[in-house]
Amino acid sequence: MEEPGQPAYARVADVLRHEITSGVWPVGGKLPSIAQLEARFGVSEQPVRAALRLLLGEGLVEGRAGSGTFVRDRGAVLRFARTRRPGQGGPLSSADVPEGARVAWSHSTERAFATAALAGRLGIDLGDPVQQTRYRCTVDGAPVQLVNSWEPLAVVGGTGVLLPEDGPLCGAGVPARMAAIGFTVTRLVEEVGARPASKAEVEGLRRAAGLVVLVVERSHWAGARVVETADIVIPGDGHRLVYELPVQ
Amino acid sequence: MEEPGQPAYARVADVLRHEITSGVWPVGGKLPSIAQLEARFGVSEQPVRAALRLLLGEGLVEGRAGSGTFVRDRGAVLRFARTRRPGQGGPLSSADVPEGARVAWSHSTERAFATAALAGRLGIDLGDPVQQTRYRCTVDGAPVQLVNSWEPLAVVGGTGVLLPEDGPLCGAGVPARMAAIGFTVTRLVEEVGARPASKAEVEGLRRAAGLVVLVVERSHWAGARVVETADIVIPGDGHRLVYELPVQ
DNA sequence: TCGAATTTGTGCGTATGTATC
DNA sequence: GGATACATACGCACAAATTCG
Repeated sequence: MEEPGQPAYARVADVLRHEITSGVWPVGGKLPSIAQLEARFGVSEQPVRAALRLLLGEGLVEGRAGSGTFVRDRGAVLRFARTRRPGQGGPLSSADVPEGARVAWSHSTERAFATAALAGRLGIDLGDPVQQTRYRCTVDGAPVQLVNSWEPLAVVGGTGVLLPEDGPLCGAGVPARMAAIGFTVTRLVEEVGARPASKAEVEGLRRAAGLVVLVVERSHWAGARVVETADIVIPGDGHRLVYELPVQ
Repeated sequence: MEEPGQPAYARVADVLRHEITSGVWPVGGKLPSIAQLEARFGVSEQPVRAALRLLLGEGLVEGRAGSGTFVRDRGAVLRFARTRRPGQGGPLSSADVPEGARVAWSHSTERAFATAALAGRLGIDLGDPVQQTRYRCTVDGAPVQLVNSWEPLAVVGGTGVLLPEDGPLCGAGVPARMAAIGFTVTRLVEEVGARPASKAEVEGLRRAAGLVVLVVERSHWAGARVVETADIVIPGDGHRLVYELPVQ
């Protein structure tokens, strides 16, 4: 069948992958247990686990302790529009969600002090005070986005917009809030990277270990000064960032 | 020292991570061998491996078979500018590379037929012929970008721009080539996702297994028609996509 | 309500083979 | 050949979640 040079776990994964994509195991259906797969393929536990780990990483299946391994719905892709057309969408509801889905945001703000990396991004000194706001976005109860936003206290301290989600400008977005205290946002840069999720991120997104995340480092500039920067963490599987770019 | 509740591999990883970030093992330096680490921490091979796998995933170290585990240069981040300011940069040299670095592109074009996914993206029928061009970008010999570009034969067939990298418009970019055959590109959309690299991608990028990649699905539209779409694959560690966005 | 069985997840000791230096 | 890292595989133990009698 397959090349004999292939390791056992790869053979098992190939067969299962083919069966999943060809519909032998329907979406939401339960795969045979590890013990059953051992018997079927005539291998021990480890190769079966390794094969399932592969499929797990590919987002094809999802393991539930005590229950089984299930075929995931991989048709559903959640798109986040990162560029906004004029007059469309609120500042925080950038999700392109299905009709009727419940989008919810929670947040908390606290005082913190700049680490070396953060100081570099904000153009301030190590240890300088910053206002840190954490956001969490859920769609139908499932967390889809973690945001960590920082603003130098030297910018927002003592103003009416110290708390981003409090007061008259709550939810109005960074440019509007900055405009209210005399800073005109002239530049918005997003740097996108990808990496394995940290333990905290896996928990925050209520996902399984081994998750890959997209990380957006967003910075709002007012002239030569960075007035806000944020880390936006989004699960890599089933999620996309959409950038609508100008054509020249 | 650490909490006793922590697993052995986490303790080993914590110690090594701290030693690396605090400079005990300099960038480019070699970590002790697995056998030495076993002896030092009093654990067996697997926990040491698990710890190194963690650091590997974090991009802190890099294993070379038969040689050792080395501390990576994590200061070097390669940024790809995905938005172009007027009059800057060629169509394919989007890398923000250090002075003097050698940027090289290789490519090959062939005839192919649309899969279901590709047909959906191009708005054509399953099995319709397409012109497929593969690109590979290297910086100082290290592969940093794999591109797979598809154009419907119904668009480019029989024209002078059938081969993107041949003829007078080679390297001129999609909008220019399309303009030459009467299509005005009106829309450029990039969808960014992240996932574990496939075997082929790991090989193409000459990297180790377990690599995480950024995937950009780019589409050029001419009116309501997609005239080109491409998958751009970039290693997730040490690489960033930079989007300069309009402020409204 | 309770407890046993099942199932996945995690951790770890061991062993073998291969490629590289 | 020896040391090394790496990939694969086996066996085992326990934890956590779920299912079911």
